[in-house]
Amino acid sequence: MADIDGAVREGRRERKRRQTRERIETTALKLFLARGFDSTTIEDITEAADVSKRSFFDYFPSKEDVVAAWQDGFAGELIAAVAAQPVDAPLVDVIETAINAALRATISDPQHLAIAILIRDTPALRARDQLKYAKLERKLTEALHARSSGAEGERLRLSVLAAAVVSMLRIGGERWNGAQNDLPLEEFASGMFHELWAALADLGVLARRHTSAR
Amino acid sequence: MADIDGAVREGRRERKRRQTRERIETTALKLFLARGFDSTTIEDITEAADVSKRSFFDYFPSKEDVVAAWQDGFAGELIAAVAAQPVDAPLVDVIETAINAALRATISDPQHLAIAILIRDTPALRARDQLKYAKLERKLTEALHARSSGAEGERLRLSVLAAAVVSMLRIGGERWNGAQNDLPLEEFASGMFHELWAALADLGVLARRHTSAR
DNA sequence: ATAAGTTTTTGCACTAAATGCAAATTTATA
DNA sequence: TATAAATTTGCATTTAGTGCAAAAACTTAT
Repeated sequence: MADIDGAVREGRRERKRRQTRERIETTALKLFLARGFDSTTIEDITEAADVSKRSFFDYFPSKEDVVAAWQDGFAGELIAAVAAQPVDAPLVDVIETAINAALRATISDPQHLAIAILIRDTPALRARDQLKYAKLERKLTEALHARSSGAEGERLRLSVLAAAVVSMLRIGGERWNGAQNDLPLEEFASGMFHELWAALADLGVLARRHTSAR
Repeated sequence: MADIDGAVREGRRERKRRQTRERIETTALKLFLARGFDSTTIEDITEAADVSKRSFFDYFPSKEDVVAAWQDGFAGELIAAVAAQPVDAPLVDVIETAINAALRATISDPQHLAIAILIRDTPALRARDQLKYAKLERKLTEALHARSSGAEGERLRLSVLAAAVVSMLRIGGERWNGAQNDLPLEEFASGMFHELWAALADLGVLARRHTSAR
């Protein structure tokens, strides 16, 4: 059952497990969008996906986690895009490029908008959505750190940078969803980044002024 | 039932309600610390606090919220400390002073350490703990915004600043809990702030370099 | 003080999430 | 084909959380 290069091919067992997981996820999302999150019971999901109710919990620890798993896509794209860049590229460019790539990948999913609305209108999912940002911040820090010298003073700097970026993402998301948008996403993002770097430059001045004034 | 200055005095009803709430909260925390969060049922709490099980939900929407309510103390202290400062004080000083005040208030609670450990060791509470940071970030942004000119470009800048500060708080918390600390909190915090302002100053340079290089 | 109105508390029934466990089924391996 | 390992299922159980209506406590005006 080993491949030519020694890797283990996906056997029937793995394949079925993956398929079942996907079936549960897509079925659940479809039902959530159709009837709402709270009004969809786990039994509804398992019945529609043709597995036992008990099996649901072999794949997802809770109903919310189905949506969270879907949301993790963005973070995955992001860290991949960070890792894909030349090691000598400037930090700021790396981030802007990576975020743009992740955004493109995310909005290419046709379900994206509907799920965003579902989350916005479902308290239990909104709470979970906040966690997504926290996780994203951690992962981005991690990805940036993997590229860097590994010096220990670096850590805080990268965390702060990641926090600033994620903060911009959050605000950008609100603005994007809030007002109706005439701009294409690329331009909108570009504008947000412009604001972000300006804000950081500005804060840098404040910080330096404070440090030297003593 | 009106006070001399027109304010309404706390009647028996309000007082009892407040007392009941406090009784539930302190009882719950005591039980959580004694038996653990998961092993304490809501019925355990209500029985010990001598109210009906149903009444618990008149005061807290869920078990987790009891701990969250306790945690909100820090945010409350923080925004009060921000608001208490002279309007012309430099932004960076306002933040450093306010955080220090809030930290002092928090660690003066003798339960603080035990609850921090409880949260760290309880998955359901850890998730909630992340939300605390998100909420803190929002509130800090809000408090800073209330002091500022109100210009609209300001918003992102203050959000980014708040995000940076909260990021430092998170890392500071980890470092503080992780390694055993010889330093007193004040000095530790001062060191963290020093790192934070240095990091911001640094990132400011990167941002400016990026913006001008086009 | 009492009556009338309002808020709070309680009891009860009920839904649904989540977990534990052991039996049954399916897949992999020798 | 036998045996071992992983997966799925069914069943029982606990507990969180909600809805609703009756009872109790409190407030206010007469």
